[in-house]
Amino acid sequence: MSKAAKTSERILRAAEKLFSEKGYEATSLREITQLAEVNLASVNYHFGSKKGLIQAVLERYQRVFMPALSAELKLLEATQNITTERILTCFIGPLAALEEVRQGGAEIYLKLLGYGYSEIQGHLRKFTMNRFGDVVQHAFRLFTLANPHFAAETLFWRLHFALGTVLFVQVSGKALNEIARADFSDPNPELFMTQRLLPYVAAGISAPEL
Amino acid sequence: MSKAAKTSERILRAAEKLFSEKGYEATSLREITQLAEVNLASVNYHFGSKKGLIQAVLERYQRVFMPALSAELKLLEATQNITTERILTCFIGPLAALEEVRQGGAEIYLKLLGYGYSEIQGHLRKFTMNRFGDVVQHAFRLFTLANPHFAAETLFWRLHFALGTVLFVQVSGKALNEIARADFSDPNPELFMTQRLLPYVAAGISAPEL
DNA sequence: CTTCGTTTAAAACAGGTGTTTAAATACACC
DNA sequence: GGTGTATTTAAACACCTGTTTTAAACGAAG
Repeated sequence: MSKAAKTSERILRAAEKLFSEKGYEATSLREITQLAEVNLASVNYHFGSKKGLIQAVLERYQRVFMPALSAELKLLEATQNITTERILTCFIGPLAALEEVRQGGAEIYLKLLGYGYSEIQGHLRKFTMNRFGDVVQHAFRLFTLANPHFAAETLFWRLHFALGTVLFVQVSGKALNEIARADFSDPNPELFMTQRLLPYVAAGISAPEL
Repeated sequence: MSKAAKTSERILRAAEKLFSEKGYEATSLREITQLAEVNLASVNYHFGSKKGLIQAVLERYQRVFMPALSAELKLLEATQNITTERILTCFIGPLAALEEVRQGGAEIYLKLLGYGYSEIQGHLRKFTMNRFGDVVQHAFRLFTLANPHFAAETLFWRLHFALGTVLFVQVSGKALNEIARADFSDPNPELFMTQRLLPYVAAGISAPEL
């Protein structure tokens, strides 16, 4: 079963696991090919370069997540009942849908994004905006509808703060969970998202302007 | 004037600049020694290893920031008027005080912390807690006083969310500012902290529990 | 001036990186 | 079944990494 998968698929699965655990630069092609039980050169054969592999790994998740998010946003917009919390909730379903590309897919995707933002500065952002800029802008438009009294600049920064909160927590999640587990009970990932992260982020975004 | 400084000082100044710009792993000792106009081997002579250099760079800032923060916290505790916003404001002055170790010191320090949390997982946290755990615990105690109705677990997570927000924004700040500058006016760093980040973070921390 | 511990200097070390090459194999199609 | 393309393989490539070595230069004390 494990040996049955085609080479490029085995590379992708090994790569997304290691990338999400240690980041892109800290993961070598030799680690990836070793875990995938595949020859080193096959990475460059199938994906051209390490950068190409990184993009391929990310794109697999984006192509599932972004359309699903887009659908949720359109659904919400039709209800005419747009609040910050409701917009944020639109992200939950599409994240959970990533389980279909792999077990733990939501967590992996967020970590890939997190490392992407701190390591390959700008590249990931441009890559995302080029391919899914319309979805991002749609979300932004809904946020302005939910907070019509905010200056565009305020909302711009707060949404990036929110992104930062989510990505940072995900990237340093292992270390955090080790500390938390010492004092508190083990958190269910999905509940963690809706019960812990979402209230914090929603309150931050909707905080009154000075 | 530039050539006058002693070797180890020149290494530290070059290292903290490059580390804060590109992260620890992405910065090589050869880049550092080249910028410092110093021989490569002198890093290992003065600091033992690259890890030793990283710790030395960080410690220089911690030794200024942490005592200043501790003083602010004690001052606040004496007032008997403890709110989330006031605790967060305690961080502003000590951050600004880092300008005395170097111009732009506050920004450098936060970036050093940010990269530390995503790269050298856990090490930085243990290092900080070992040396300044009392200050951290003091801050945590004040936050529980300001939010007495919260479960300890809730506050634990929200404070880490807040840390994540600040560090992520700082680390990806260059890219963010480039986007922001295209649409908005240039933000003053100190005002950015107090007028933009602090309201978001304070509202997130104090958000009502579900 | 000489001596001795500290500091700098150039070079080499051992190991790891992404990538490329060229030959061997697998596989589909006529 | 043989042919030709697609894929896999092992090896080498060129470069970069942190660290160590050995010798030279420095600077203060006797």
